[in-house]
Amino acid sequence: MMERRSLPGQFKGARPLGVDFDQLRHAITAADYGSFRQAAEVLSTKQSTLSRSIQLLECSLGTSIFDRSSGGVRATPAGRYFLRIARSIIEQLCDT
Amino acid sequence: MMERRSLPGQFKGARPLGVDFDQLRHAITAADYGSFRQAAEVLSTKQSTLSRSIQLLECSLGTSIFDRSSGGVRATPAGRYFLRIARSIIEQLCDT
DNA sequence: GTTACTTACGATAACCGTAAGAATC
DNA sequence: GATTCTTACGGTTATCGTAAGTAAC
Repeated sequence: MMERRSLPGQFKGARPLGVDFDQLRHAITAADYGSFRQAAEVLSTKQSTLSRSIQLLECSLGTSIFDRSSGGVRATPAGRYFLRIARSIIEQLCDT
Repeated sequence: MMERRSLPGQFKGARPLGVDFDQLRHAITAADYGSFRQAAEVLSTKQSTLSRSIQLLECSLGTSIFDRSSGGVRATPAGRYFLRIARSIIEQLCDT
């Protein structure tokens, strides 16, 4: 399975301001399903929205979280580290 | 020192969609300084922005976080509970 | 008067969905 | 062909700053 891109185009549009909880939820669900398309469906949003959301997140973090392939996505090592933290944060938020 | 409102007007504008990290930072800083004005200054934003931000946060949570007075603000009991979680979340995010 | 928080309004900027693009199989 | 993720465009929506409002002192 060959990778298509390492860093998705450095993001051409407006610069993001900060990480938000939706981005965390998007990344977590994408990791769980190994697919942006399925994650978008589960979260009742659009594939394009989720793709952009994660792209902005990666831009904010300065590292890529997923490796993309035509079969879906897989977390990078840095991504797996980040996802652990993200899950913990979302869990705390939900207990509020 | 008399309180002015218990719940700030239930928020008249658009309903918020979710909590975000800026709201957490705003609340934490406001609690640290006991003042929206000082917190806004420290965070390089406007008092009105911070006031609205926290108002939306309280609306999302369904409870008030601060008691307002003409001398500044003070966390409610529910606010203190929430702030503990918020600090923990921000701390984790910053270690990323 | 001063100082604190809030609210209304308007301009700017971000967001999201549609639809087309690109890459892999 | 099919599937995946990405990108451009446009309309809607949210955000933020200025300035005025309200309350307490």
